[in-house]
Order: sequence, then C-alpha cells, then structure tokens
Amino acid sequence: MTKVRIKDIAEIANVSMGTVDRVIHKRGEVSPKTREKIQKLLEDFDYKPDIAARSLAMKRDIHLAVVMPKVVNDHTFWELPQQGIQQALDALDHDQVTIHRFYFDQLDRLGFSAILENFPYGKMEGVLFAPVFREESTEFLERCAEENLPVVLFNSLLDTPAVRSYVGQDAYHSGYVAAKLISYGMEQGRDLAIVNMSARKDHYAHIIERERGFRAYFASSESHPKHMISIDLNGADDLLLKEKLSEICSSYDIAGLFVTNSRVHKVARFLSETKRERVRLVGYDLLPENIEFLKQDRIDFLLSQKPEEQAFQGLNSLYNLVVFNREPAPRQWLPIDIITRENLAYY
Amino acid sequence: MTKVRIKDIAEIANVSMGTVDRVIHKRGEVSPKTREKIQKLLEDFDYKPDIAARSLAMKRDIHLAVVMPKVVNDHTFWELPQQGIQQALDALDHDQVTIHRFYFDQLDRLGFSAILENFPYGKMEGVLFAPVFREESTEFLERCAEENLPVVLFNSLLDTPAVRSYVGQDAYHSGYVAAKLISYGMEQGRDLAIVNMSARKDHYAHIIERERGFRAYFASSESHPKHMISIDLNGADDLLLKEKLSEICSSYDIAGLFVTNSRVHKVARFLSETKRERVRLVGYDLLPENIEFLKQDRIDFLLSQKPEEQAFQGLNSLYNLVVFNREPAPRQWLPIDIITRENLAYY
DNA sequence: TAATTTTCCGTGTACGGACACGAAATTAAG
DNA sequence: CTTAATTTCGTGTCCGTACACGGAAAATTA
Repeated sequence: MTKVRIKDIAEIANVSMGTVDRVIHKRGEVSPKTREKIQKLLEDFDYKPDIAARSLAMKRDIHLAVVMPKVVNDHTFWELPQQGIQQALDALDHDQVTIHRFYFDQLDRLGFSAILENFPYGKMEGVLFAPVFREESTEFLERCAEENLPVVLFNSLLDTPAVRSYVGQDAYHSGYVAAKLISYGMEQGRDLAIVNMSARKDHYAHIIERERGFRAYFASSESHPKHMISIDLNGADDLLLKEKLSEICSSYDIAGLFVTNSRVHKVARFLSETKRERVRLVGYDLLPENIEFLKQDRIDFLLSQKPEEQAFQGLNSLYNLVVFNREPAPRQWLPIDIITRENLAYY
Repeated sequence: MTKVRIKDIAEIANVSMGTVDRVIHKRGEVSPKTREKIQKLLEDFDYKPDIAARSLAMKRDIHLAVVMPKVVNDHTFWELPQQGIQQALDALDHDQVTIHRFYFDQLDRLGFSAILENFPYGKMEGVLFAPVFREESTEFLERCAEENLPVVLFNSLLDTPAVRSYVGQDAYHSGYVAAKLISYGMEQGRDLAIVNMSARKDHYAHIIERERGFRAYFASSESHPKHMISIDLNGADDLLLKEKLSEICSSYDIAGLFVTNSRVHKVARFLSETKRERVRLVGYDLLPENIEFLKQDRIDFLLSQKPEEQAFQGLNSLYNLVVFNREPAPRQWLPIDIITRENLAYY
C-alpha cells in the first residue's frame, strides 16, 4: 500500500483534485455530502500531504525577527547566539526565510524602547526574543500578543502568556550542578564564595536562580562549607572587582568560587595574577577568554548554557510554528553540559 | 536580487535548462566551453538548488541498511542506538526512506557471518554499521567497497578505506576525562582500579583506548594514585565479578573504580551491597540500571557515549550522502558529556 | 419560463528541478 | 563531399500541492 495523494482520493471519490483540496483546507464551496465523503476517505487512507510538494507550491517568504542584545565592550557572550542563528539559517530552507535583526545595547534602556517604538509588527511573522529589561519586554510581549505575533524566548524567561515557547537552561539546577562540582571531594571546613557580576542582576532572573540552586545543594547535602559568602559586583569595574576579591580571599579560607555568569574569566585572571592556586573556580559559558583559563586549569569547570543551541532551537521552533503550524513545547530545557579542560575539544 | 533558478542561469547563458542541469550533475555530454561558461555563472550567482523542488523531482525510494548488535540478555546498551535511528527516520522525509534492519547477536560470530552471507548488496544504497567481529567486519566492508555501497560506521572504529565516515566518541579522551573526574580532589596515597567487563575486549578497540587515556592522564598530572590496578573480566559471570572485586578491595585501599563500559551498574551493585561508601565510581552510558545508581549517588559520574546521537548522525550522514551526494566528514566526534546525579534530568 | 444569482466543482497552471528522449550540430570515416 | 557515428543540447513530462479562474448546475427571483 503506497502513499495516497490528493489525486488518488479524488479519483476514488469521483471528484476533482480541486474539490479535495478545498476540503483539506476548509475553504468551503463544497456541498456537505461530498465534503463528508471526502473527509472520511482522507481519514481512512490516512492522507498526509507531501511536505516537499507543499513547500514548493507555497513558496511564501517567511519574515522572522530576532531581538536580542548586541556585543558591546566585553560582553562577548552575545556572539554565541548569533552563531546559532546562522546555523539555523543554513539548516532551514535558505532563502525562504528572512531574518530581521534588532540588536540593542543591554545597558541602554532607552535604546531598547526606541527599537520597540519602530518595530514593524505587521511585517513580521514571528519573533525570537532574549528579554533584558523587564517592564519594556513585558510590554513588547503584550503588544505581540495583540498583533497575533508568535514569540519564542530564549536565554531568560519572562512568564507572560504571550510566549509560545521558552528555550533555555534550568538555571536553578545549573547552580545545583555547580555546587556538586565545586564541593566534590573538597576539604572540610573551608569556605566558598558566590560572585555575581551581572550588569544588572535584577534584570536576569536566571542569575538569582543559579545562586539559589547553588545554595540549595548544600542545604540538602551532608558536606557544607564553613562559610558561604556572596559578592555582588553589579556594573563594577575591574579594579573594584580585584579589591573585593582580595578582601574576601584574605578574610576567609576560600576553597572555591562560583561565578554566576560568563564573566568568570575576570576572576580567573585575578586568581592567576595573585597566584592563588588552591582555589576552585566554576562559571559559565565557553567564551574564548574562559576557554583560555580552562585550558590552563585555572578554571576547573564551565557550565555551558549552550547559547548557540538556544538560538538555534528557538529559531527552529519558530519556523516550524509559522510554516507548519507545529506548536512547540512551552519549555524546551537544554542539557547542563559540564566542560572541563579534558573534554573541551569536543564542544 | 532574488533567488536564481536553473531557468535563469539557462537564459543568461543562452542554453536550455537541460544543459545547465547536466553541468550541475556532471553528467557529461556538454562541450567544455559551455560547461565552463555555465559553471562560472553558477558560481557567480551562487546557485543553490531548491531543496523542496529537488526532493519533489527525485521522489526515489532510498533503501538503507542498519547492521548492529541486537539486545540480548543484559546488553541493554543496544537499545539506545535504535532510538536514534527512530528519531532520524522521523526527522527525515518519512516515507522516502526505508530502513532494513540486520541485527545480530554480538556473542554469535557465526550468526553474524550468516547475515553477511545473505546481505542484499544490490538492493541497498547505504549501510550504517556498528562493527564487532573484526575479521568478518573487515571482509564485509571490503565487499561493500566492491559493490560501491557507502558505509558509515558508529560506536567502534575499524580503519578501513571503504568507510566514508565514522561517528563516535574519542575513546582515548573519554578515559582521560574519567581520570580527571575520579582524581579531582581525591585524597593522596590511595589506589585506583580499572575494570574491564567487555564481552570480548579484543573486539572493541575503544575499550582499550579508554584505559589508555585513563592512564595517560596520570602520566601527565602531578597527582597519582599509589597503585593502579587493572581487572579484566571478559565474559565473566556476576559471581566471579564479585569475588574479584572483593579481593581487590581488601588488598588495596581503593579510592575509585573506573569501569570502561556501560556495565558499571554491576560494580555499583557490588559496592552498594557490600556497603563500601568511600569508593568513587565512574563509567559509561545512561542505561536505566546505571541511572538508578547515579541517582543514589552510588555512581559518581557517567560519561555518555551518546549512542542515540551516534546512530542519529550516522543515519543522517548516510542520507545526505546518498540523496544529495554530500560527503560527510570522515570523523564525526561527539562531545564527551559528563553526567552526574544533578544534571541527569536534562539528558 | 426566462433571467439572475448562488452554490458547487473541474481545469489549468505555477512552483523548481530531474531526467528521458530525441533532434541538431559536430566530427570522423569512406 | 557524402554518410555515418558521435557529441552536444533542447523539449517535454513528471513529482504533489495550492489556488485562481471560470463553467455548469442548482436555487432563487422576476
């Protein structure tokens, strides 16, 4: 029993292909009794449209928007999602999809508003969005909902009904994993510190979640550090960072530092320069700077957020939603990859 | 400038579509000078065939063979690649591809030969193969080469020119990673053991490579175990295993055990039953049995070979080779994922 | 009953590429 | 210079779906 085509169904039903097509697409202009007859046949023969033929016949251009921070100064993190977007474009039906990029400065709230001001809602068919400024983003999402624009979020989750799907990592559990790694076989009675260097901690729920997860691990485990210190350095410069770290390192018997985002290389540099070797260091993301220190064994573990994959999967979901009307899972959790010097080469 | 089609190129070159088509597919029967002219145009305009139109026009059935061990007794490992194959089938253009399964008993050399005896070389267009028996497999690969049948290997590498691509993990480095994990923060002066439980160690080069990598780590590191013991239990039953382990554990101060394949759960069970708690355990693969012990913290780390992904990528490569003539990379290394109790949920 | 509208359905073509077939042009042989 | 062989190339058809267009039949109105 080979594959049934519209033509086959039409012949069996003694109607033309056009009629079958109208039934399939519910375009009306078919008498109830032939409609029912054809619908039954479609079900009986389990008719499935040929995707190749369909997409050939459709040939419509898809316009998708990507709204996310751009790379400014040392926030090289945001280069990674761009790679994922490029990969997705290569994998998808190339020229069929046009990506419109709306990149904003994640320190410039007004600039972000300005972008939203001129956002061409009508021209877009879907949005991939990495939210930063909470209020403005929420507003944007609501507007998208009004315009019936499907949105897929990544990197950071805003809990808005307008969002069709979120692609990201479970921040809480990644902190949990970090805690396991940093405490695995650690000497008893020493201290641990958590370093927050997010530009604006309040903007990123996942930064907070990571710290929560990190602390939760020790609450449920037999091994505890003697002290657990938090250092918040929102928007601080490198000088202030070094001061703070020096202070902490001399006041406590620091066995490990957990940096809650990708700027762990700054701490690594400090430790390296001040030759503190018995300090474990765990942070996030495969930035070139971080990789350097991982290779030198100055960073022990990096947890990858997989920003490329987040963007890749996000764009893919959006495409499948817009083109094939395939509803994505509301939450797409990516694995929490553990990267060490030894397995780095394969990521 | 919109997308160029064969028709466009043909018009610009003042030839017909057929001629352009012949140049694209290198089917000859085109004079050198028109060929060059058209090739230049193709490059200049960066012609890319429309995949929808192409697959519609081709509409040929692809027959691919999968040759790998089947699940017998407690070798549940081989269920995993089957999942990957199913995923690949779902992702590929469904009905276009037919998979023919040739599953053999990895303990039954003759059975394998029998399969090869009746292998329908002529009917297949590609083979995904997990080699076990070295000589027979080599013979099979040579035969495939004669028949011009492209082969993609996974799981275990046989170095034969007939092989178009290998999808797998760098076994040596995975052993290296295992060593890092087992020795990370380990107390000085204790002992480590390597446990080999492969059915036939000599059949699997990667088992040996894992042990090599494991040992190499300590050769290049400052931290060493006091003793490093190897236990070989090829084809041994569970009773013998327990005996051997008991013996080792009482003769040495074992701080950690590295099991070089997915049967690590057997060692976990022993340690659990004998209540030896200060022993680290590292092994391979997310079998249900292993996951159980990972959750109980009786296994510290599992390295995933990603058998599903191996099969998935392998089948994908084969498809792309057969259908689109896209040559795969000769070696496709998969990342060495580190799985702990804490990040397990996301794999 | 004729004229008009409405409902229902068939025909034709586009989408872009692959390939079979056969025609025209070129070359080789006599 | 003709004829045959060979090379080179154009035409036409098919793949399966979507949709525009228009025709025929049925229903409504005059």
